[in-house]
Amino acid sequence: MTAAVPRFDAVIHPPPRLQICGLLAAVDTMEFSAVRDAVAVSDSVLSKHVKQLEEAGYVAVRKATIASRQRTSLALTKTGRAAFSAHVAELRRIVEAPLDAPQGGAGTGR
Amino acid sequence: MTAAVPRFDAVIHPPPRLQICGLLAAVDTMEFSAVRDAVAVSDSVLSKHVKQLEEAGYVAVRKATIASRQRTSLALTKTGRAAFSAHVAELRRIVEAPLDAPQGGAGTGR
DNA sequence: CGTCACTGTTTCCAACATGGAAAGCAACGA
DNA sequence: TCGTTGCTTTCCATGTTGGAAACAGTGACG
Repeated sequence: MTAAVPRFDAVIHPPPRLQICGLLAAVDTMEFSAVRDAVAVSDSVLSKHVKQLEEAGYVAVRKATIASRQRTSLALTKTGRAAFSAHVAELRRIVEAPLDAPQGGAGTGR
Repeated sequence: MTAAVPRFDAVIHPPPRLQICGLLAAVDTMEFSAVRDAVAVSDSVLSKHVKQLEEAGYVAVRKATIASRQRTSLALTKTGRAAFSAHVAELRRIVEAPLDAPQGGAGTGR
């Protein structure tokens, strides 16, 4: 179950990115603007953090022009979920307390 | 009562300090060298981090010359424990998985 | 066709955090 | 007095961050 190998991940740890991952871990996809609002950062800052997560292979950025609108949705990749789980597992070890952790694969059912 | 109000703490969050607090939270006091070894950092680095925690009022540094040896013990202050608990609570919040969380077992001090 | 609005993206930049190495210090034993 | 133990502080080079603003892609409009 919570068998993710504890592993600290510097790409995920920084506050903004930890929040982004936390949000995405709870859903399949979320829109850029929704994440920006939830994390409370500027467009540029979110864009930069997302870029880092994307380059790490943790987040998938999907751009779609729907209804005459540009929409960018973000989602954790399988690798991203695994890394997030591993990081959370490591945080739990560090604080030696049960941090609720979303389960890789499980969260979205697939 | 592990009922801390979730509150992100930038002083605690950085990896080295999160580890230091995690270690200290589990005990009454720990020696400087033991912490240094556990966190795997150099003397100077640990000293600097401890200093920050100390200035934040989270860690108490007690120096004692016992048995002809200088020994510095570290301990979380009451404030430090509260801040740590609050931070951990916030991490839980960030990481929580609405769709998959088993149950808030953590809530009950256990 | 030119311009506007909406959405991110990239650049510029200044402030800060961090770690390693090494010099400093205080206390104590030889 | 010198050497050792055990942190502290300084020096320094690097990496990260966020805000502001310029920029770019896409469709809407007159």
